[in-house]
Amino acid sequence: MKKNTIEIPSCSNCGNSKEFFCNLSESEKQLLSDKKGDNFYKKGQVIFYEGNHANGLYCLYDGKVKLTKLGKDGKEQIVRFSKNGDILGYRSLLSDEPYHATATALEDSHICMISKEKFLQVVEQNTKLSLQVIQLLSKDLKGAEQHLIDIAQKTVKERIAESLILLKNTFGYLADGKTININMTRSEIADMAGTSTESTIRTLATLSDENMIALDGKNIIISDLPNLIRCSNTYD
Amino acid sequence: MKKNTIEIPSCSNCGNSKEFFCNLSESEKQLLSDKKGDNFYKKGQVIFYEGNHANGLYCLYDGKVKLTKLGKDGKEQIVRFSKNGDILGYRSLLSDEPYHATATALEDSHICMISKEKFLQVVEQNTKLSLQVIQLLSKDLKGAEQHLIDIAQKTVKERIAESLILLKNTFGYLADGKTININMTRSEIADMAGTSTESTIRTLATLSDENMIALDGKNIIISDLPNLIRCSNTYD
DNA sequence: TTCTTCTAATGATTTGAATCATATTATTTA
DNA sequence: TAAATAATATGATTCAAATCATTAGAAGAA
Repeated sequence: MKKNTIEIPSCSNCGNSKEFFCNLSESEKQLLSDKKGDNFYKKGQVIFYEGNHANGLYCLYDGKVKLTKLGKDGKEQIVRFSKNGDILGYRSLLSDEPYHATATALEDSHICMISKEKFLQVVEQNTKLSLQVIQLLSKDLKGAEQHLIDIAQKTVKERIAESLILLKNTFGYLADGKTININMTRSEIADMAGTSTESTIRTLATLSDENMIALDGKNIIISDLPNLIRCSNTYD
Repeated sequence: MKKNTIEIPSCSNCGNSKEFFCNLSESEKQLLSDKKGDNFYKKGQVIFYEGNHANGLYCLYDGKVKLTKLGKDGKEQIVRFSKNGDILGYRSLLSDEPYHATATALEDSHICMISKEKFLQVVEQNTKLSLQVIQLLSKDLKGAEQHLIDIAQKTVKERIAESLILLKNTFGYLADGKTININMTRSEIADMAGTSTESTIRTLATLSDENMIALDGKNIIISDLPNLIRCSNTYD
């Protein structure tokens, strides 16, 4: 488990700010950093709930987060992930709407919170930043639309294969270069692929039988990526 | 059928510019209007194809458009609609990416095309406009994520009911105040709901038997909206 | 450590919805 | 107007995947 108290740098010195805040001047970063809160979230802890009012921008310093929406009968659907350097909640902030999804830590995470006012101030000053937000949203929208088609048209096996590839692309591998760097329950993978836990378990077993993946407890090893990609029916 | 040649006003005098371009100054509207192309699209005609390069902004003066993405085995999925005053293709323009979806006229439409350069020029000048783009994207993303959950978790009947409500909310009623103001084939409704044509036909018949809707050729009359909403399992 | 509670694994059964097949209308368009 | 094509309608059949049910194993809590 991660340490609760670590030293989080100011935005100016944060390695992650090469990501989203790369176009900011020193003074702008300083402004964001001012009075920012650094919070520790334990695995499983909720960062914000769907429907709640947004009052700040979350910036993931270190950790992994899932974004879920609640569907029929309380069934969850994972709509997106966040990792180091990603920002969270900017949509609701800029559109002045409640959060569209619930953010939950997938593992112990350190997340900074930048005040709404400071962020909006910088966005209004910096035109490049708003174009970046547009591109970020555009990318998310493209992803959501693709996900929609996948769930509507693909088989469970294709969806599970694709989910594994997405996990690998998002969180990468462990040092061994083949184990996906994330621990999720079968039920969470089911929530990603839009299927049942049992079907997920069975399908993972099948993919393992077919030597595309190997299962080692909660760890999932990708043994044959090209074949897994072929199996997922994705061409991009 | 609509007339091929009608007089389309300049952006300054366009009633639709109350929608997206409401915050523009006269001179900015003039700029956009300059050299804009007015095109007539017959029902069924494609305005742009998924994957193609974007070279202008489309602004729907009059008509109805569906946006579709191609899935497995060439099956189409309708991802969104556009109606009078809506703009099309701005995402690809601002992110400098190929079109994410194919735009097809659902009925005879008049669509203006604003040059890429002029549009980008105005966006860079006008900070309010980029915030508007952000809110538009945000709304679309919210819609796409909701649609995702619906398709993943709802039954065909719920999805068809919801599709009808979406059509009514998007295109409104005819003068009679109950007939949905759009003509789509059963197959297109299936592409919306992510189901088969046969299931769509059967489900529409069931909804009609249950007196929530009435079918009159291609026209769909909503006879009991509260019940239809209840049937769709939507609460917003 | 033991107890309790999640999580994973499998088998059996059911079912919603796709697919296949074939009429019967509507619409085009020649 | 007739011929051709596309859209709608319905029945029969199949199948993928959900659900139900139970056991086994792992991980937290007391």
